[in-house]
This record gives sequence, structure tokens and C-alpha cells, in this order.
Amino acid sequence: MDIKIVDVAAKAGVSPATVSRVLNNNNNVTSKTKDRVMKVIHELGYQPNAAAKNLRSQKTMAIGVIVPEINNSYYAEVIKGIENQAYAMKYKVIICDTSNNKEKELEFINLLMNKTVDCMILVTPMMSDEEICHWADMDYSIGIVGRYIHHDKVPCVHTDNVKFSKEVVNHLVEQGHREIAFLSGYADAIDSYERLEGYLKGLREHHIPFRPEWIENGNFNKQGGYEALKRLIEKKVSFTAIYAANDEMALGVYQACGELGIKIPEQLAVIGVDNNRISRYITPQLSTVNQPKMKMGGAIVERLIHQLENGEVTDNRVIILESQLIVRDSSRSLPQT
Amino acid sequence: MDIKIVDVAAKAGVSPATVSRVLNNNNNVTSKTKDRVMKVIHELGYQPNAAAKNLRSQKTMAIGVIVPEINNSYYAEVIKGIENQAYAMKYKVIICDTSNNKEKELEFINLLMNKTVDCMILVTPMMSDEEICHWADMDYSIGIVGRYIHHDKVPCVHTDNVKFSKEVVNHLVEQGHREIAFLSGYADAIDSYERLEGYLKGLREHHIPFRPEWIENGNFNKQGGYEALKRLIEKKVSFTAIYAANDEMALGVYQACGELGIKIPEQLAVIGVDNNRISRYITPQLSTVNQPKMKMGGAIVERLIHQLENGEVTDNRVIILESQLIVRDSSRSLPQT
DNA sequence: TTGAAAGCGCTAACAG
DNA sequence: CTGTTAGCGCTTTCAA
Repeated sequence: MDIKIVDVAAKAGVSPATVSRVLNNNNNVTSKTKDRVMKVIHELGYQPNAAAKNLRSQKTMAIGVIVPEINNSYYAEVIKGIENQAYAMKYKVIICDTSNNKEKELEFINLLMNKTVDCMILVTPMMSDEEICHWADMDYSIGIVGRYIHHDKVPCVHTDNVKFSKEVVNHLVEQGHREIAFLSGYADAIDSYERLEGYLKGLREHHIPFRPEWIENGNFNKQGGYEALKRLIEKKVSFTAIYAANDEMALGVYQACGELGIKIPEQLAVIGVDNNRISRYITPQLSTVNQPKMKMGGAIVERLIHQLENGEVTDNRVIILESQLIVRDSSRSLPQT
Repeated sequence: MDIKIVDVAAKAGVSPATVSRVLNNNNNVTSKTKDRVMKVIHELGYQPNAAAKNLRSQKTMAIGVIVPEINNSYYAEVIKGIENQAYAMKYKVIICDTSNNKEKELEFINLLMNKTVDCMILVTPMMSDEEICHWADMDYSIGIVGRYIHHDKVPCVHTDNVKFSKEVVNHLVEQGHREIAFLSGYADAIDSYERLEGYLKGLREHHIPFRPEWIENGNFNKQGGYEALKRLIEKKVSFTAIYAANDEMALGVYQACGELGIKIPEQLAVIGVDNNRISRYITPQLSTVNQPKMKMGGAIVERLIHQLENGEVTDNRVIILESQLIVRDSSRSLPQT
């Protein structure tokens, strides 16, 4: 079959151990024998068997990544950040797409946590805090993106949803709006909850009495946003601006407004979250909040691998990255500059 | 440390071999002992060590996927198709993002081809046919998406670039255009070449004399399309329509036209390829060619795994999937319906 | 139907 | 500085 370490050793006239040392940059080898071994390795085109190496060294140099939807641009960007950083740190990346299915999420974590990978990154996981803590307690190395978990060993990277949501409300109020509706995402997603919280706090800061009819759920997707806006209209509740908890739902709002003949931003100001690439191309350009997606992916890899290799948990377990409000035409009341 | 097969065997009062048989659905086990073993497995929460299993069985149940850019929506869709089909066939997916870097591509293939994965899928690889054939000759299981390779053992899935490119030209001619420029992608990408070929054949079918000034390279990205259009204008060559070999370049054309005050489609008809999600949202909506991206990903996995598990090469090694021309406002001369 | 034993290819401890 | 030896945890003959 394939050529193995003993073959190299034999041809180079050394022991397998020496070949192993050469391959793993162990210093205790004469540069002379090292050269000889390297020469044979190249001659034979020897490639160490990863399975054997993994078994023996109890390491795989692989990171498992579980994402809700790989073809969603938000997650694709996070993954890109993970890939880049993993590559820089010499790790491979196994990606599992759950299609927003919690069963699959659990299945994948079980599938990988048997020495298939050294650690895992859960991107906005669907499972509960308790479940995640359960895995962490079993000494599985887990990192989280887009959510905060209260567990000493679990590094988390996320953005300050409350903070930027207040900024969104602030911006809308500055544009003259007092009646602002809110479209939330999945009811159980932490992002939904925190953005709602920021929205409410924003209203309060401006002494705008909150009205529950202003809130509708749009499940973070376009269809949901579309339906939510229609429900809002049917309720005959008055509002002049809408804060959608992500750009996808804002897209649905655009569609509904198109059908209903509602002009954006003249009759309804719209703002989303994510800075999805489409937001810049749609007319009118959609105001949004930029999330440092690639940075988030990179940061969690860095932290997780560091923790894995150095054993100890770093003090900066939780990383909160900054988001920026991007004001475009969809929420500008004045003629654009 | 972790609990292993001997622990299960001991507690169940059987040999490790029996536990292994139970786990691998080997029939030669009494249902009674099987039940007992299963019970212990659950009690102990036993998870077979993947590294040991891989080493012993010479299988990993993993597919390596090498893509140029994971956050590009085209590739993200292909990957989604791969993920879904791999999941259905119980395979894991290791994704490597080359960032359009050929060095990285070679590095990754070397990295994974050592029993880290059972087979690999190269999505529009940058390496030459010779290089790919070289790997295939070494008995590495390789599948290709988006390109045709002349090698018995290498399954390929792609679309008929020549065919749909002729349709594109045909459509533009029907709209009254006779002067059609072409924006190609990377010079060495097979897609570029074939789309150019289809464009030329399309012109010929309509007896339109081809002019070399009509062709510019835009490297498949937005900036490239932007610059290519500007060069085209500077050359003072006359053209009323432009066929961009992908939507990204068409986006660059839009930008350049915006700056130059060229109206689409009145002064310039534009059509792209890929049916990127943005194409539907931009104004005017971009005509394009839809590629069955997810289907392509699924098809290659199916074929590759089949070949891997059944040993023999299937006769339908090359799969050519259909693309559809999607006509939108950017290439319609008449007022839209 | 089950068990004993060998070994997948590598690394690391211990000698020398 | 280098070699010998013993496993990593599993599957798979071969015997019983």
C-alpha cells in the first residue's frame, strides 16, 4: 500500500523514531541525518498517515464548526474568518450545516466530539445554555459565536446588541420618528431578545411610551419580515419607522411595502442589522448595523486554540466586538447629501 | 481518561470484539447480548474513538472540499449542496478555503490526502488538468465541480457554458443588439474560456462579425468588471450590450455606468451569469443565467461516494446540468410587462 | 455465536 | 544524538 515511516527509516538507514523526530522538528537530530532523512522523504513522496498520528498523539488539528446555514451570507462571513485564522494556526476546519435544525445540531456535536476534532465552535447555536454547559462540563472544548454563555471554560464572541439597538432607535428619533415598530427574530434566539431590549431602552431614553402592538416576530427571514409587516398594517397600529432585527426581515418589509405602495423612506423608514451585501444594492439603500463577522470568526478561533494549547483559560473569555450603525437612504428623512 | 471499548466489554461481560460487532451492526450477535451491550453503552455514555477507528478501518467517513472563496454566494450554495448530500450519506465535510490562491490549493490537497479524508471535491480548481490527473493517477479519489477533466476516474459536474452563452447572445440579438461586448473571468479558468467560446459561436450564428476590441478581462470580480467597462469606453469601441461572464463583474459594470451616467438598459443592456441573489435586488434587475449550484454539489458527492464504496467507476462520470436564462430588466429593450 | 490475539502507523519513554 | 519498545483504541481474522 502506501509508503510508511518504517520504509523511510529503512532507506535512510535510521530508526522510525528518528524519522518521526525529523518530521516533528524535534531538535535532537543532527542536521546531517536530518538532511538525509528529508531527502528520502522527498524521494519516496512519504506522507505521514493522519489517522495513526491522531490516534497516537491524541490530537487531530481539526476544529469542528456548527452553523445554522452555510449559504447565509452572515454565517458564510463568520466561517471565512474562522477558516483564515484556523489556517494561520495550522488547523483544519470541519463544517456542519444544521439547516436551523436543533436535532442535527446535537447529532453533529455527538458525531465530532469523539476525537474527530480537538474543539468545536458553535455559531449561534439553538441548544439551551444548560445543554452547552453540560458539554463544557464534560471537558469538551467549545467556543461560541454570537451568544453569551455563562460558563468559565467557554469563550464567547459577540456584539453588544443592546448598545447598537439603542443607537438605532436614537438615529430614528433624530430623524423625527416617534412611532417605531420592531421586528424580532426567533423567539428563543438571544440576539432577538437583546435587540428587543435595546429597542425598549432606546424608547425609554427618549420618553416614548412603548406600545406592545409595535412588536412583531419575523423569524429572522425574509418571508417572516414580509408577513410581519402585513400583520402590523392589519392591526391598524400607527408607526412611521421600523427596526428589523436583521436585514433579511427588512428585505421582506421592502417587498410588502412595494406591494402595498408604501414609500421608503418617505412613508416608512426602515433599518436592519447585519450589513448584508444586498443592503447596499437594494433601492433605496438599506440602513443597517455592520457586524464584524469575519473578525468574530477569527477571534473565537484564536481564543479557543490558545486555551486548548496552553491548558489554562484566559481571562478575556468573553469578547464583545463593536458594531457600527450605517445610515443609508432607507432611514433618512432629509434629502440625501 | 475517556471510556473505551474494553470498559464497555468488561461491564457487559463480553469481549471487546463483541462490542465492536454490536456497534457495527454485525449480524452474528444474539439479540440478547446485543441488548445487554447496548444498555451498557448508554449507561456509560460510550463514544467510539474516531481516530482509532479511522486507523484500523482505513476510512474516515470524511470528504475534503477545496473552494476558492467560501463567502462567495456561488460557492456557498455549492457547499450547501455538498453538505446536504454528505449528511444524507453519513459523511463529514472538511472545507478548505484557498482565497483564490493556487499555492494554498496544493497545500490543502497535500494536507488532506493522508487519510484525513476518504476523497476530495475540488470546486473550480486553479491547478492544471495535468496536475489533477497526476493526483488521480496516484489513486486519490477526486471529484470536480464546475470543470471538465479528461480522466477516467474523475467524476465531473458542470454546466454547459457554451450552450447558455449562445442563448445569452441569442437573447441580446432578439432585443435588437448587434454590438455585444464580452467580459471574461480569469484567463485560465475553464468557465471563462467556454463562455467566450459560446459568445463567439453565438455571434457567428447571427452572422455578426466578431471584433476583438469587444473582449475585456474582468477576473470574475466586481472591481474587475468596473475597470473592464472603463477600458472598453476608453477604447471608444462601439457596443450596445454587454455579456459579463458572471454577476459580480456585472455589478462592477453597474457601478461604472452609474458614474458615467450610462443608463441600463436604455443605453447599455447588461447580462451576467450565476443568478447571484443580488441580481434580483439591484435596480434595474439584472438578467442572468441560473446555475443549479446546490444540485451540482449534491451530484458530485453522490457520484464520488458511490465510486468510493462500490469500487468501480460509474459510466455516467460526467454530469452536465442544465442552466436557465433569466431575463430581467437590465436586458429588456421594450418597456417591461 | 463469541473470544483471543494481532496489528493499523505513528510517537514517546527509556536506554544507550 | 539515536534506537528499542510499548502502546494509542479499535476491528478482524482465526479458533473454539
